[in-house]
Amino acid sequence: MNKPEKKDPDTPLPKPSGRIKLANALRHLLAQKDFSSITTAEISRTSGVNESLIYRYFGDKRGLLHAVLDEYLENFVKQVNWGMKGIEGTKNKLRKFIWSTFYFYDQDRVFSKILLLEVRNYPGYFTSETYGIVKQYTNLMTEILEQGIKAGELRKDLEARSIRQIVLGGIEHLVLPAVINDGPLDPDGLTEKFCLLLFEGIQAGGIKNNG
Amino acid sequence: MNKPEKKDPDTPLPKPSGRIKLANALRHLLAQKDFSSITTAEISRTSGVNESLIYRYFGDKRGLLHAVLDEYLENFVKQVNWGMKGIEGTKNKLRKFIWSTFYFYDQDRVFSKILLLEVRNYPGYFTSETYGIVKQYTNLMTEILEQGIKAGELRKDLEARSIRQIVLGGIEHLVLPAVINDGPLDPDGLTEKFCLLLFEGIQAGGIKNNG
DNA sequence: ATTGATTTATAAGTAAAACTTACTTACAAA
DNA sequence: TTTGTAAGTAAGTTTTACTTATAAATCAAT
Repeated sequence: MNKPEKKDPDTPLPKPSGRIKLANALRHLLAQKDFSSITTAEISRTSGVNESLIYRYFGDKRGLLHAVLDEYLENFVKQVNWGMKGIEGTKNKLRKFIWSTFYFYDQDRVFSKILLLEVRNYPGYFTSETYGIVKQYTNLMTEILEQGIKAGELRKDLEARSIRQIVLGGIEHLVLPAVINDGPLDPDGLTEKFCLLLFEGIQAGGIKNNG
Repeated sequence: MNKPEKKDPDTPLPKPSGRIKLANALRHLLAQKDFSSITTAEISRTSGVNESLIYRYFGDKRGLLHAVLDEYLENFVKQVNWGMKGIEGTKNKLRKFIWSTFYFYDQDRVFSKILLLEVRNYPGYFTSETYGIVKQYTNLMTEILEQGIKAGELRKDLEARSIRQIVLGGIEHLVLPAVINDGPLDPDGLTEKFCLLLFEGIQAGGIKNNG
């Protein structure tokens, strides 16, 4: 007689199968509608996993969102980190960093939308694991800037932190319309323009008051 | 005999009393907790107005929020508009505009928080009346920039729209930490730094490659 | 193998909160 | 007086995130 096998030996079946199914279901649903209009019942139905497991595995609905987001972000940070290696010169490093950010926003619109619209408003985000990962990312830039200032490549009358905030916010805002209407996005062109402004300013004919 | 007058000429008689009480109640509550944790029952209790009138007057809970926000924003836009009058020179105008924005974020933390965190994420914001008012505001800057480019005061290889997005996003991000933790904010200092970056760029020693 | 503990799963239920509905009152115009 | 409209009320309904009680499977150690 056939012993009824619960596990198929071909598929390695990742440990808590339900956990992964839930994450995949949410990812799938986020491509169609925004987080707040996705119900836990829907996630359960789509994943084929019981609703209450969302709470066992992720604490709450938002915990699931963050788990999904964290995985993606961690990957991205690693990639950018790697991509920075071997680049010399503050401006070149900054350009690469900025390009990577534009590229990220262009690549995965679902995650971009979440990060730009869906995450910041909830109380507790700024102490969350997710924000921790984002900080890893932004610290990358802070370091570049601090080195640049110390090395004399960047002006000394602006702190790294301020520049970083302006750059990150500027990129976000530049990208926002396209992300919202799923419009096209051109990382190369955007990087070029952004760096022009960042490095040289908007003043015509260069700096006059150099004292 | 006295002809019964509908309108008392002394007190302009706030037309639908309930409407105003509801708006005031929400304003009051927003000073204590964030929008999503304020319940319609609470708004009703605080205002002394029946819960269902929220829906009659404002469509839904979010409609009430937007009504409150719109009133404040309209006022602010008028104020900035007025403050811009009589200023000559693109850089001076930009500086004033930027200062006004920092000042706004510093002045009323309740509204700043709403605008930065509570409004963007909801679907339909970008077609809302509220966004219309915000656009009035941002258009102000677009005009300044376009004039500056045409007049040769600003470089011609950057479009006004891109610069505007970068500036607005940069300001938001610069201000965000203080708004979230109710920390101090220094509009004068921030304006100075921001304009330094915006006008001259972050490069040390001015522009080298001027060709 | 048997036990016992831990993990995974399920079904049914709860509570809270946004939103509705059906009805009443006030009051001005026709 | 009638009629129409806006303001107000009380009592629902529905949806949805989250719980609980309980069962089945898995695994470790005897």
